[in-house]
Amino acid sequence: MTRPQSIQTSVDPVIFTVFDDKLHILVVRRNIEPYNGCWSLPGGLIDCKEDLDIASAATRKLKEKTNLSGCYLEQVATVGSASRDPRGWSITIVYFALIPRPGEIALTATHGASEVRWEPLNNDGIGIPLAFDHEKLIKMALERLRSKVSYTSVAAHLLDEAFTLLDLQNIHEIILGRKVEKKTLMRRYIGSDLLLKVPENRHEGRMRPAQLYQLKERNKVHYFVRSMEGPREE
Amino acid sequence: MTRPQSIQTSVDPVIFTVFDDKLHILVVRRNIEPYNGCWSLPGGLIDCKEDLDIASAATRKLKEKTNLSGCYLEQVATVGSASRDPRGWSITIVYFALIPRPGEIALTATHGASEVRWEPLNNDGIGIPLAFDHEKLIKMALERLRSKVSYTSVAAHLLDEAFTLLDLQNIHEIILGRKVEKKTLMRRYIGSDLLLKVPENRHEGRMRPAQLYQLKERNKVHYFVRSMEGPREE
DNA sequence: AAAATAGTGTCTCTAAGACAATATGCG
DNA sequence: CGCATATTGTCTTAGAGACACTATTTT
Repeated sequence: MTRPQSIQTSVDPVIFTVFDDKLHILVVRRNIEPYNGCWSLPGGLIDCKEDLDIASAATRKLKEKTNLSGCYLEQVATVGSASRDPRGWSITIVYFALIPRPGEIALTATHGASEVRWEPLNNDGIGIPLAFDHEKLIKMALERLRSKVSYTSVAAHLLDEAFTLLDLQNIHEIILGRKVEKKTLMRRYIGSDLLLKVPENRHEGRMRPAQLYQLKERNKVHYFVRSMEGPREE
Repeated sequence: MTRPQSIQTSVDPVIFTVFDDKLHILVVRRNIEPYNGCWSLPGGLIDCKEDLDIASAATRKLKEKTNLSGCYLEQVATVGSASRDPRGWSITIVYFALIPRPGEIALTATHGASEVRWEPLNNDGIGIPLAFDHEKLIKMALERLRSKVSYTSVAAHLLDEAFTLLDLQNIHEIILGRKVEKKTLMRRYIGSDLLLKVPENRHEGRMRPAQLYQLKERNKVHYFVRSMEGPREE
């Protein structure tokens, strides 16, 4: 009753980005026990001195590896049990983050993590073994991302500030793993008045350049009333 | 770095039920510091010896006050900061639970809580002041409940095992705070094949008795593809 | 003008909102 | 039978899927 608890409490950000037509997440290689040498999520303990609240702990972890701040961050779920860490009762609060332009980001290794890299995801999650229950945590984050992408405008946060509707379509198709009608995205984004035309265009190749847009409110996520349902069954 | 964390970790179940045509939640009166004498959620610290995981901590709290088990329980979010508890860094994992037939439940006070009662909710949340940030936690749970009710079959978990479509309609209207078309519920529940007819009927008054139904799968929540949007704007 | 992608038109389909019409069980 | 509620019918509407058609820019 009055004896002190001993629950280790950490945050685990699942940091998503898209390049090479694939969804990737950030993983780090542990160089401490337990699971020394294993790949894992770039999480870590909440620091009662540093962190004012849970979100700032997640933001701090994100910043340590990517030096980014201000990107989209959403709490997914909290997992905790006596058995998920061999050292005893532990809790982790899982977040997901969306990062645009990964090419321009310098990843930095920190204490406890000797290497940092982007690992591609396949349909079911990650393809390499991970420490702790991190594979499960990634599946939870991926499921949340997919579901949210199908009924909100959140996917736009994976794109550069200015983007075309084709970019938007590609991102949706990569995350959902299926064809998405460009007309649907047009209706959703333009119809809900989410986008602002950007005057300049991109000139690539010999074809008609697409209109560049940016989100009117970079910090809001719009909820559409329906979920995209995908191709009709025959 | 290696100094032990001292984060108090608790679960706070927001236990919803409906009676007298109003949504209610369970509150307890604290008889320990801090906030001695204040009403609060029926939460408490995770017990590393008792609880195998977070969900079982929430289940235990629920059982302590209501002696119920097996009712619908869903994790809402986790809130934690240096400032939400005057004693220092603390985290709470918020759950919501749905309880049918509150009339038949004997509430039991436990250590740390001298009184237990159902408190009605109004549109914006609870009408009495509560300890800590519990008012905020309730708003989060209420928002989640409302949103979930409008695109899933979760509201049925607030009803007795056998219920009529009118019961279902009433529950929806109470939670959402607006009229809901009975035809919509008919289409959703019957059309998605969620219900089983119960042979006996209820005979109340001198009118045609309504068909009694029960959920085919008591432990599943069905996700409808659209959200109920409410009355059309003119 | 041709190439090649951008953007629009429009038909169908599903499920919700609205509400009228019909069915049913009981006194 | 008639009352009061239950259940069904069905019209309208919004928005997605499908896909053809038109528009635009550059070479």
